[in-house]
Amino acid sequence: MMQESGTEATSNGPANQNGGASVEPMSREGRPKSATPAVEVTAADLLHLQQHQALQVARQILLQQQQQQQQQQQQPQSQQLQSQQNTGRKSPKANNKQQSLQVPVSVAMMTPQVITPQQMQQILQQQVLSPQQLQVLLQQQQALMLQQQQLQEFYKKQQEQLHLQLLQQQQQQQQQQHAGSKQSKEQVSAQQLAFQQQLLQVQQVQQQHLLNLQRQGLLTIQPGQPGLPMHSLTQAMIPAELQQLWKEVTNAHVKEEHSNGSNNGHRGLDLSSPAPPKNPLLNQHASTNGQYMSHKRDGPTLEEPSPHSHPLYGHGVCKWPGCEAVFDDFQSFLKHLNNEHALDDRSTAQCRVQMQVVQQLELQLAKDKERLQAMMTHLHVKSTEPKSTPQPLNLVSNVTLSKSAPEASPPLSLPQTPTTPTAPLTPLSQTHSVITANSLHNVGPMRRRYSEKYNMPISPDISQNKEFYMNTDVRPPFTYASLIRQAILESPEKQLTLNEIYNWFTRMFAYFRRNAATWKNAVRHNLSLHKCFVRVENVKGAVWTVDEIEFQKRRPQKISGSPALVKNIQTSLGYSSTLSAAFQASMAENNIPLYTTASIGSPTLNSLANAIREEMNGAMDHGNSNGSDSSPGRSPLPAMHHISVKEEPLDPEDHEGPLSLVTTANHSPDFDHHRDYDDGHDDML
DNA sequence: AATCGATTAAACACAA
DNA sequence: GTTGTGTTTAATCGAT
Repeated sequence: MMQESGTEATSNGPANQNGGASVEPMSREGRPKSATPAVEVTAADLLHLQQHQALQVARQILLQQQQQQQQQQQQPQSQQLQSQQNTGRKSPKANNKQQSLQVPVSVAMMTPQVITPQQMQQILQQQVLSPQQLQVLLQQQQALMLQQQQLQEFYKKQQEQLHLQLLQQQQQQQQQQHAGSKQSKEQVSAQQLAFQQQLLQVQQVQQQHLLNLQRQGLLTIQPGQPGLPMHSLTQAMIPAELQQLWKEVTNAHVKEEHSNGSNNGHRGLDLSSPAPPKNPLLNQHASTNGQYMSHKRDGPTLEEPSPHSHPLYGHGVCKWPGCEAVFDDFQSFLKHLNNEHALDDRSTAQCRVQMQVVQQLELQLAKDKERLQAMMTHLHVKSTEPKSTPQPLNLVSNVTLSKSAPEASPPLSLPQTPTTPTAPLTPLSQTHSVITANSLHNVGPMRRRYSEKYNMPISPDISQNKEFYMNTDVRPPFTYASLIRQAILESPEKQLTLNEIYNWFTRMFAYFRRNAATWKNAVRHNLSLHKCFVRVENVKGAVWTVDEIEFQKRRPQKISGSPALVKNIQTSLGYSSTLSAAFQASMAENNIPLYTTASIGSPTLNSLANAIREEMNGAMDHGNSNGSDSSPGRSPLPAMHHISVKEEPLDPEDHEGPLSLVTTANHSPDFDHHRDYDDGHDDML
């Protein structure tokens, strides 16, 4: 009688309430009989991945904005950059994986809350960025990184030259003084003037570069470089400020070496006085959102580095601005840090520069955040005719799928609306479900998944956001039927046992690692209820298959939306092949092992692509011919002993003749996507 | 307002 | 007796 509640007591209870200890309450029940082992993902991994993903999306969005700026301004300043970007655009596929892999993890550590996962979810659901856009953005980012590296090298050389000249001058002066030759002050000042002019020249060159980049809007974020050398950091600074700071740094240098005998170099510049925080808001960000935030969770700060991690040490390189000394072990780095970067004028000055840089970056970040908010608001409003009342950014529950090209809207000067209660700032709860579904996604049941609503295939979305759903505790916007079908179609044999379906759910969606009793019941319910799921008694037991025709029959709704939506759906068809690659790349990027189990394995990607076409085909086909009287699949499946037929009288209008369920049960999707594939295409046009 | 589909909950049967 | 599987019914909600 209370069987369900019994399972609920065992599985559901601890899963929800035990916040800290066990990471996978679901794995226990997900595994026992499964031939496909569940994924072993620790809570830390999940947290990290969530952050990483969020930041990636945020960065891509920001880069997109920059790209738009750049396109608007059309300033072909840097030929290198242009050519690199062009080549990047030409071959998006080739570089994609490499691109993704190049995004260092440390990027995610720079600004852990650039964008909240809620926003990311919104973005993903609205599909503001198409895969192509993402690819382009990634390539652009790489081009930027290359250029910045070159600039850094260039600046570094220049700085070295300057320092050399400085030293030479000082030596000359000292020698002259020691020799007792009394030079007139004019001569000295003339020398200094010449030097200053030289300095200014160098600075001007640098500033030109910086200005060019700034005009192109390419200098906001520098994600690819965890330890930003000073020069690259100063790129984001206002020329006047930069000049001033540069002078300070170089003067400090001069003074330090000039007055080496008088003091110990511990004059101790007041770090706080010269650069008071101009914006308290930004300063708050600096304290919570700064570059070293990544270590907040881990505990160690700048003063207390953990045994093997230090904000200034990464990949064996000292990340002190402008240093980049290489060390084999952490101890030698510490020695170096204490010796070379001790408390002296130069270090303090560099620190000040760093402060300015951080402030500048945060300012830029705030601007871009604002822009992002405006964009999202704009897109949201646009989906339902431009209204005068700016709607809250609660895009979550509104899956309107307006995939129109995101265009930079004029800044609406949104007050940093906290779209969500700052959920994942410090995901301290060690459970995998950092973000509860209620706090993040659709509250309540997943009614009207858009896969049903718009006849949208779930496959593209799944493949696009696969890793997201895998690691983020958000409810996937698909119906149970769609998900079950997807699970079955992904299997090599196009058939799964109930338990395997369970496992697929828990494996692919973090959301289904909770409340097992609920959704499992729903799965069973759907399997039994829908005609499209056919139970086949196999040797081992019963397996479930998908009757494609029935599945498509049960979606009579036609895409009645805007032509743009239809168009987008069609264009998304073209992505099906590239999606797999992109997905693979992103999986590799996040170190998520591709499942090589019996049920999923390498066919996953192919079957995904197939399923994409297939579902597209179904949707398109159905929208027009209502009949699915196109030839049903015929390729037989391996021996099935018994097929239980659901007691549903065939609709006389659907199929002329007794289209036996056996044939539909044997229907092979592999064959399916070949049939009338073009029909759907043409029909929708 | 009626209808339909999706979701959730629950009861029940059956087999291992 | 417990557990998993499968079926069925009912209530609710959202969309059409």
